[in-house]
Amino acid sequence: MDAVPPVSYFPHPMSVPVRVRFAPSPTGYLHVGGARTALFNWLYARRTGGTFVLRIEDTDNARNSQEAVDVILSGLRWLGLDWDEGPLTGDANGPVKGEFGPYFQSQRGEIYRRRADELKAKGHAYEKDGALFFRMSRTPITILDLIRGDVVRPLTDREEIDPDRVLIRSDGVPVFHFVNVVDDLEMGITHVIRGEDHLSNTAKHVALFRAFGVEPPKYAHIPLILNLDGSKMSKRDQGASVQSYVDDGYLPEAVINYLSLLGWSAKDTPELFTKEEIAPRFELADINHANARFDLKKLEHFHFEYTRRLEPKRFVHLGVEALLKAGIHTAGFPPSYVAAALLTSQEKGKLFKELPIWTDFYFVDDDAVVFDPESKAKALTPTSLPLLQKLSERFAALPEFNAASLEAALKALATELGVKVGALVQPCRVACTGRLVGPSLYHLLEVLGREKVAKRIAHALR
RNA sequence: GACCCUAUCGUCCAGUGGUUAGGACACCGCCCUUUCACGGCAGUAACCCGGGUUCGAAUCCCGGUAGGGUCGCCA
Repeated sequence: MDAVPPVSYFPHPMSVPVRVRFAPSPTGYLHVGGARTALFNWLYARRTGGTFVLRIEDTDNARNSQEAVDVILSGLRWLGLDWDEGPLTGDANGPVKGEFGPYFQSQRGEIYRRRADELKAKGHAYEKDGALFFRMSRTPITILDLIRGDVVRPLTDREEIDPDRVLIRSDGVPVFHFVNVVDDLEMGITHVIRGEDHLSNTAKHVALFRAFGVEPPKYAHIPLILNLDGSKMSKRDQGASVQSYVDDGYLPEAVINYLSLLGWSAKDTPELFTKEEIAPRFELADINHANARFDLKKLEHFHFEYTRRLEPKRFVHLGVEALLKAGIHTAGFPPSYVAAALLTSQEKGKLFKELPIWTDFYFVDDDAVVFDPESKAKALTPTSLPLLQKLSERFAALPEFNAASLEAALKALATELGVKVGALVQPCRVACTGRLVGPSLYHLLEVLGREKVAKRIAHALR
């Protein structure tokens, strides 16, 4: 290999404000790796007071649709990653904000043609077989990467044979590498923060920028997110799609927190933080070099931590939504009852998708409690039913029907009868909820109230 | 096949020449307890291998190996 003349990059003057972009192609879903790329771009923009641009790379007409763009926009919005420039809707001709549009590549044909002509005029491109080819550099190109340092990329053996690449296909449609560079150039992008899968290709991009006679932006190639077993994360893999977090009822702030720590960390940073809180501490140089593996268990841990800290009002709101999705209507119940009922499960920190199995019993008729067969076999037995009967009588005689008095009454009865507390608790729980597991018994009884508890026990005794 | 990136507990991160290699998740045990959890206490578990450099390497260099990526008229 010949000596490598590195490309000399001149650092952008401090006075030039940072402009970063997230440029997804509408494939029908927002990949978790893409979400993290967007997050890192967002963090860097906020940290530097720069601009976060959203650009839609929809040059591939075949799989391009407004719905597919909407998936990306709604995913980013759900995560709270607001962009300063870009489309407001999935409509390529719809409203935008920002002065560097259009932000859909499908609408930028004129710009690409002009830039293609420029390269032709400068002798960097030529036509062949009806397509426009770029006269690629034959010597190794040095990529300056803020995370990895200098990366020297020589030609591969196949590229040695013919390093020139197509810029515009014979059907007139420009290819990704060309439009990507043109857009970054035209949109004044100063830092390209993207997945490591683009690192090798960056040599092409650098050569293109040089052909245009400008310095390339600074690059930061972030490591990829792999499955737990180290394989590539594809669409169907668990956790690959941001929409799956929405569907399963994760808290977006938990997802953000988890993703932030996947490949990045800073000194003396607490475990839990909002993106606004760590943005000031975000440095590209602190990003890891190695790929990370996606661990759903850890994400669940973050969800748990955030859920139990959640403001009750929001927890109830999200809970009602989750129940509705499961076909459980709470509208017919007093709001205070609904709130109290759901709140008995907040400390569980479960995914909202799982909330129905913890709270559905609150919203069924008292004579329609469904008994889980296993639970019934265990707790509603010939020996336990008489105990349950006695407990019911004791509850009925209580002047105050609240968690404290219920607990005292139950424990007193257990002592009188000479049985373990559990011998009363289990039958009562199954009678009132249908299951052996659930929220704190005394609290759920209080929420149900004297009348419903009496009816449910009677139903179970029948 | 060529080229590029990477390599600390099972996983995510600390650790940038001298540490009993630290934390978190997960896992295991005990305590608490009305269930499931939470919480408290304790525990198992890692520097990929081989050469160098050095008084001394997880840390620096080289080579292997392994994993990932790229080499499209896909993005």
